[in-house]
Amino acid sequence: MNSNGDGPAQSRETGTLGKLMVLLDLVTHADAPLRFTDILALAGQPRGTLHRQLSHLVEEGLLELDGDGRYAPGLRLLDFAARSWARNEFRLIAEPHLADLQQATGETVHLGVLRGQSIIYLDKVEGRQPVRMYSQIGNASPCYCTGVGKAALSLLPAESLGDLIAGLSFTSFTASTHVSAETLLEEIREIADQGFAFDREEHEAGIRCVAAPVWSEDRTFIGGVSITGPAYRLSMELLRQWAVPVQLAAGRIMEGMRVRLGPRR
Amino acid sequence: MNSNGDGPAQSRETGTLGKLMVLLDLVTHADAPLRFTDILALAGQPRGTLHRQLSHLVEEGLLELDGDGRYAPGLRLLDFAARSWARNEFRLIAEPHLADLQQATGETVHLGVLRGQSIIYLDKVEGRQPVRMYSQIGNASPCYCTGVGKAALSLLPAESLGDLIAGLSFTSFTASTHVSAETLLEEIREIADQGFAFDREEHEAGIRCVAAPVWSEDRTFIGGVSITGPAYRLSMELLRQWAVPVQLAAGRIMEGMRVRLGPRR
DNA sequence: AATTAAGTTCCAAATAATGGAATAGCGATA
DNA sequence: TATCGCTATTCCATTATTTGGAACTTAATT
Repeated sequence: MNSNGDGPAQSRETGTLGKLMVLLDLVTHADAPLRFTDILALAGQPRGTLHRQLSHLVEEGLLELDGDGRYAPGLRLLDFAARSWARNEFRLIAEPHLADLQQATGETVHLGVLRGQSIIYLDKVEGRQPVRMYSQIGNASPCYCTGVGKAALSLLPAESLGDLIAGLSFTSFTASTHVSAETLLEEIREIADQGFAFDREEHEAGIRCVAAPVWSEDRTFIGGVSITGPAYRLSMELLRQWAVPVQLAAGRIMEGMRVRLGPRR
Repeated sequence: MNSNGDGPAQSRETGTLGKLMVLLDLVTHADAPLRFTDILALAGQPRGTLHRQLSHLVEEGLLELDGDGRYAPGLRLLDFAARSWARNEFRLIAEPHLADLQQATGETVHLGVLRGQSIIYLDKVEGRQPVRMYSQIGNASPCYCTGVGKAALSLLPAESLGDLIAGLSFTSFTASTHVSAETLLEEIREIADQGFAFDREEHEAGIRCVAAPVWSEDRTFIGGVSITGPAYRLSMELLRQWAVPVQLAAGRIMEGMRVRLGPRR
């Protein structure tokens, strides 16, 4: 009963680990540090069991327990993530092309990949203000209401796509958010035809984007590149024009992957 | 040979979880994705056991297995970290004071906290180029050769300090790196007296810094703020002058924590 | 002081992890 | 194409860990 819209995508209940990950999810998704009793209610586990599980997570640095008995995400997670990010080949190869795209348009550029039902943003290049770390990078967003997400979906074979969409539970973030599998599927087909996707203020009011699909040779990374900005500055006409440079950038990233990894595969 | 001095700090072998975390550590610390056999050699576990453990980690998105059978850190780690970072109160409170310090000096400012034997960088404010995400944030560095690290150590009570230092294994990163508990302990005492610490190119040749200790009321966060830069630009005299603004910034951060959290504790 | 709530510890029973061995997959070589 | 050698995967009786109800401690409240 702890499912909440875009929550944990997979969870085949991997024995002990799976149960612990559910707890980590609970704590990291909470708006504020949780007390033991709060988690007890959310997790629906016996007190003794829950207590030991939390203790183990704290001992490993995945959670932290402050002086008031409140559990917060542990900083060891940062270390893991920093390594994960620093060495990610897909991101490393995409980096210069994202920068070029940002230069060409002056707007914010994102790189994201599909993981389960979510898009995880791997990189972001912003124009004006110095980038606010982790502001977007690492964030998981729904696939059905983001440009990158829909671009990624358009790459899936019919069957996987059907399965994935069947498993979605739609949250209406704005008036334009898709709330039915039918209309979403219809747009995905259109995107597959034309080779790029729009986000027409579907995730956040006043924010539009145009995205193109990107994937790695071995399909480990299925995602997209996007240009994002405020609706008042980015007319739909302008976005339509930008579809071309976004697709070109996507193409260059894929070419980069082929050169870097292709020969050996 | 991928052990680099500041490896896994704790690990009380928390049953099943502990063993899995050792594997996660192995993979995230590796310079390149590892194949099954590589991990087999490093982990020293029976094949069957290792295989199932890795499968569980992959199922949970903590590791990823590419088409060539190579294991890399999983992107789910990014999502966890992004949440962990975004809501960290210590960082949120410190943020404006770090920015002020950067403005005042024009050099790079760091905020780090002690976790086990490592300093984990929570934030970074850089002057020139737009911040390269995760570049430093989240990174774990040794406590005995960084300004923030030594500042943090100077806050520990004698006994804990002794225990921690006794458990260190020193890696000589540069000619100036402390390589003995004695000289380190001596400098820590000096730092405790004067209230600030230098890094005299001890971690990276050509890089100096001055740091001041910061801690939260409940001692959950013990760390420091620092100004870092190239030795040719930052003379020791200049660093000595900057000790004052760094200590002031540290004081303001602690005051911020007191205001925000103090009343209720 | 009495009462309620919050957190911690205990231990027999249930469950999951272990690890040795057999099996399957895949390139390279003959 | 058959065979070898290496790598990865599956299987299952044994072993170790987790489970969860209950008792216990501690802190807050009336």
